[in-house]
Amino acid sequence: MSKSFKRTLITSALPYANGPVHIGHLAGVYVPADIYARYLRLKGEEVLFIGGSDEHGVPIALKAKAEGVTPQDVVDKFHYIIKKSFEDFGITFDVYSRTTSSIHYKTASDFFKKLYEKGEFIEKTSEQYYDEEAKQFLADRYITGECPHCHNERAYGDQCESCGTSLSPLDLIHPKSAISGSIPVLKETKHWYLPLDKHEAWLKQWILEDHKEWKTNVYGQCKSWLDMGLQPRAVSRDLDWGVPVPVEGAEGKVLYVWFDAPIGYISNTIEHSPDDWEKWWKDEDTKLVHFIGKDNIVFHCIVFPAMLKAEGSFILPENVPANEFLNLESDKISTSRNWAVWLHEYLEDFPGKQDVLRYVLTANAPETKDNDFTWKDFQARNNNELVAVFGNFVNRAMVLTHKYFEGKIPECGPLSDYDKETLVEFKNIKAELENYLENYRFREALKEAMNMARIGNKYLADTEPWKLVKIDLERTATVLNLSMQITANLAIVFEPFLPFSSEKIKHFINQSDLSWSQLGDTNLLAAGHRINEPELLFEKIEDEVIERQVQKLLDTKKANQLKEHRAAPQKSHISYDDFSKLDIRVGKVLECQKVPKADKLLQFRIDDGLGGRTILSGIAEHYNPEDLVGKNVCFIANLEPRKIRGIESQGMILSAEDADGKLAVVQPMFEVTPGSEVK
RNA sequence: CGCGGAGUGGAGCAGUUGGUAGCUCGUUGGGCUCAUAACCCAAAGGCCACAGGUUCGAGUCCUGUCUCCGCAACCA
Repeated sequence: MSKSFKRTLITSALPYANGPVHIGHLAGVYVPADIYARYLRLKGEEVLFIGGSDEHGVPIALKAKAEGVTPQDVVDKFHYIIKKSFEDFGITFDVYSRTTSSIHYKTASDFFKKLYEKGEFIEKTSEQYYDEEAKQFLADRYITGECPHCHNERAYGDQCESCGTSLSPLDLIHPKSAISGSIPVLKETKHWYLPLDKHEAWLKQWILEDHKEWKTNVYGQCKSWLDMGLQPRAVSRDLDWGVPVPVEGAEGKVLYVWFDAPIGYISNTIEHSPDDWEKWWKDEDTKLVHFIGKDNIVFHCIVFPAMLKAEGSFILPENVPANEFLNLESDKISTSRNWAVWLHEYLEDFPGKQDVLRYVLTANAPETKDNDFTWKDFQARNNNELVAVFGNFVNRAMVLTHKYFEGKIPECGPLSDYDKETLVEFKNIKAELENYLENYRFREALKEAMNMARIGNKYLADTEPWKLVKIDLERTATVLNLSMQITANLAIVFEPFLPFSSEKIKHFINQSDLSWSQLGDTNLLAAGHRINEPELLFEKIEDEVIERQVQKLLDTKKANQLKEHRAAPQKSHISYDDFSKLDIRVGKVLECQKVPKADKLLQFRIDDGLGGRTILSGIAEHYNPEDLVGKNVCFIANLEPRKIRGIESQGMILSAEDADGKLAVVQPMFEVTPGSEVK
């Protein structure tokens, strides 16, 4: 598969415009894609890097409805937020457009028409549930009802989450629309399908035989689909938000979002270069690479290639380096649960620290399995790696050069054996680094780049110019000359990964014209060249800053718990006689203290109008004992007395348990006489 | 038995076609003092999830079991 190409077309998954983008998007798709694009450009290759918002589909239509705005309003809002986040983080798209652009409507429509006219689709009429109140057909997921197997009443049209069986909407007992709550009716509807089964043979050859080098997660998932046998997939939907199906008799139907979205890559290419876009998509010398997350593997490896092949004139992707998912503090990132680090919020809290996040997300990228982002790790990587290794070396080299040579690059004299060894090591790293980058192993590549900074630190420690300067100025000059050459090399090597820091170094060394081919050179800065005053490349992040972020997440978690809490199902009925057996009374708290050596227990002395009694209650974690003295409480008077921790408890104080487990003692609305009965 | 991925020193990860188990961080000890108490050196720490099997030899191949994550359902 080591074909040589003339140019590279890089696409990155189109983010869905129903929310802002978060660290998961960045880690999984956009940072790796950007590293790759920057690397190739730095090498002087012809590259086009495509991005854009995916703005159609049912969830956006529903979100608009829920908020009482138009779908266009929803996507307008998020498209610009997303676009700005990418710009802020230095993601160098050549074009970032959207699937609501007129060019996209035309491109997607023409693409469908071409396949339609070539007879690449099959038409099928089927019965689907229709919500007469909301006036729309219902996707499987938007129908709920009773599961025919376990009779769970909250099963979905595709699966029952209680017993795990997959269902079809028609299986549900008492189906209900999740949108309006009304009872849906069956209605006939016609749709177009892409017969993937017809494409199975060549797909098998193309993926399983010709692309064994694809990542194991990608290859494995494709293999499993191909082994199971492909089924025709609908390419249209009954919906009023999307690209209209461009054939007669298709009123009220739009292209299914998965069909329309990948065509967005093509539309955006056309938008960028209307005159010569075809060379990017129809020339065998173009290398097409899709950067995506693992949820998109099947679409990009099987469905989209089938579409391109059916059209006939397009090339197929050379590789699809899909990443796994990034978790946040051990929990799955979720837009709807607000469990995420949003890029626009990160920049408010950490202005100017784009590179720190780019670094952490690359160093811990979910390349082979799901990984976890934690704020503690973020802090450690910043303080122990970026600050201590990279930033520190650059600062040392700069400071020493200013101190001993007035900020001018000193003359390089004859090289010692140790100098030469160091430079050889440097060159070796370059080769490895390139190998990693070409094979989409950005985590390893970044590690090699950091090793270059480590070599610098070691070089200074071993040559000790601060001692040398007192005895041999000429040798000191050589050492610092090389140290500054290494610094210049770091500006090159980090450009794909940490572009903002690379820019800063270029400013420090007063040299902006550096390309990848110069990496490894030791004459990037001429003797006598004047350098600028250095600033710190990275600064330490203190514990308080990290604690604040963690607290923010804890607050979110709590808010979610409260929101997601559902009342427990009602217990079975009891008779009035059963109820009347309970003797519930109001008492006044006379004394209250913690029970020694028990975390949860409080000991109460209650005025019950009958001479008083002692009750123990497990609410010490929720109250200060003194705050309860003098309060009215409700208690069960005739509960069998029981010894707890050697003290007899004569009843039970009633508390309500909140969604987060917090206990609130039940009180009458106004002060009543001790001993009053509760009925 | 739906499908895919993963389980390696305290933490996060590498381990290419089977041949003495590596990296970063952390820990401990030492050195240095130009540098954001940063840097450099050294050491400790692993029955490579578990159980079988193939082999002269297995983290690496085969079989089975357990656990975690994801997909199948909007979602990187």
